[in-house]
Amino acid sequence: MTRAPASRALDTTPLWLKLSSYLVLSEEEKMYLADLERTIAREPPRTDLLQQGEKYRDVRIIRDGWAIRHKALPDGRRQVVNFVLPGDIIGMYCTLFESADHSVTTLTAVEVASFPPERIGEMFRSFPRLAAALAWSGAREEAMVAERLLSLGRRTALERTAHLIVELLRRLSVVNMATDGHFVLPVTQEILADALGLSIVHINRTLRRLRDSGLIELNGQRITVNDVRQLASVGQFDELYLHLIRVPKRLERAFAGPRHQNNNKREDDDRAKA
Amino acid sequence: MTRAPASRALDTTPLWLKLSSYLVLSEEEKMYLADLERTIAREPPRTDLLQQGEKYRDVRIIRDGWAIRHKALPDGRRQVVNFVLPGDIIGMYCTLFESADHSVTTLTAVEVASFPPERIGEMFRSFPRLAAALAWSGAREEAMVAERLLSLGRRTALERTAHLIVELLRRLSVVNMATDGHFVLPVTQEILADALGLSIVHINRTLRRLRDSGLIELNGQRITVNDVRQLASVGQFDELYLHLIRVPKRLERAFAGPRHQNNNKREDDDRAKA
DNA sequence: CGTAGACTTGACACTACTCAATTGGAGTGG
DNA sequence: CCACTCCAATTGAGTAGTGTCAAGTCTACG
Repeated sequence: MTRAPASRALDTTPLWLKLSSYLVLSEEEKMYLADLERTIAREPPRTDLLQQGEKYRDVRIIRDGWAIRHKALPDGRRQVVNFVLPGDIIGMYCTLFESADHSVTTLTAVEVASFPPERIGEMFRSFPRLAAALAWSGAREEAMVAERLLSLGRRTALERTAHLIVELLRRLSVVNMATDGHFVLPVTQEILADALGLSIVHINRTLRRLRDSGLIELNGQRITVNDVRQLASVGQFDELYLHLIRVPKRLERAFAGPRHQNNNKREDDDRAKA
Repeated sequence: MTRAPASRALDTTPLWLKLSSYLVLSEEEKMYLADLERTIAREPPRTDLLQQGEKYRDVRIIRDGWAIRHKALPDGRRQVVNFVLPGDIIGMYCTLFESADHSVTTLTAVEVASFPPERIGEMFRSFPRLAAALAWSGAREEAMVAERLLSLGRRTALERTAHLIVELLRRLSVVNMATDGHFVLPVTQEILADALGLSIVHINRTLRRLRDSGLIELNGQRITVNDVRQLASVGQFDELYLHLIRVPKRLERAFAGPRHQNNNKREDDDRAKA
């Protein structure tokens, strides 16, 4: 493993921001993370970062831009499983699975870091708290998919749409990409339709209803949520599933057991900022 | 950690069967697993093993019986996220999350083992291959939820239903609970409806169509799939997402790095039975 | 033999889909 | 600077697929 130079002026990356909302990372952990994100590439919009059925390659971290994780049926019908935002990880399970059961495609130009899967095992051994934070991020991803399943199964078109907008707002806030109620939504209505299990026409009409009722405003790709509480209420949004609460004490007991290969001062109180 | 006595006659549990379909476990790993499943309880049907919003308790392993993992909206609408079958684990993320975003309720009488979450960290340190197999099982769970999302978003009622039946058949086969094309489906139509995002009436009509077309037979809770290939074709079922392929070589490199606290002969060829 | 829960079926309503036409911008080439 | 093109967004009209309501029917079981 190569350590990044101990420069103090490490930028805060979206991943660091996200993980920091969960637990307070030490300087050493932060540096290890920065090292993971060392190999950076840029990709244009509409690029496949991963393709359904293909073998997994490296693990990737989105540092900037949007992508979608989606699955397709043989006949072309498509479902967007989730939106991939800065700070999100692609192909975390590449160590466990042979080939991918979904595709990941960029919506905008993106900046992605990549590292070989072997480093995940290394991290579990050397920086268990960091590994736990990454596991939290992965588990949260599953929770989001389950919540979207609830949307498609039991929420109406209007509720689903409202719910998704609030979810994106919350997620973007964590990585400083939403201020007040507005953010950039670099997404066509076709993609929204594929995310919400609706037709393009119907998503269009649903957005119109939300606009007409004054809950949101749309100007090009900029969306403004005028009344988050009311929108959340329309979508029956309960942020429990985002698990934004700080790390439970339990975690320390489970992951920070007998030390090995690891000498960072780790007794910082994780709940200091809670 | 307490080791189970080294009796050779350890029963094969469903979890062991499931994990063995992924990698060949050593005798020591098998014994550790048996020890995890040492504390056993029985619960009657319609018991909540976990409740949405409640704090997580111990980790649990289903050894016998069926349960459902489900989420509810404030107004009572409900979505079944997945079926919990023997060999499945409940509350794996209890170390990472404070409270549960879903409920787990038994459908039949069940036999569950439980162990404190601390042991997961212990396992990562002492039996990394076993931990990896558990991670595989968890990642697979997410893949199933994503596939169901595709169903609810883009498959018709008939396709969804066919898909679910084939999925259950495949999953049950792994733990020896399905022979030829038939198995016990201890599930009311209401629950099927909640799993597939349909109304009870419509699920009933859809099952009728499947029966009338001769693809399946239903006798009480016994379901017989007459033509798996054709049913899979109706449901556009592609088992890629179940990741039933044996462990990739990559895994060894990542998880079986520098040894510590672990001296079991691990050089068994994982792909021996492949 | 009576009751309760699950299953079935018919009739009808409604959500969301399809088809089709139109509008609106952003880019491109003359 | 103005057609022209392309793609996304809109809107209308008609329909298909599902949901709702309501009335049975079946089966298990006390």
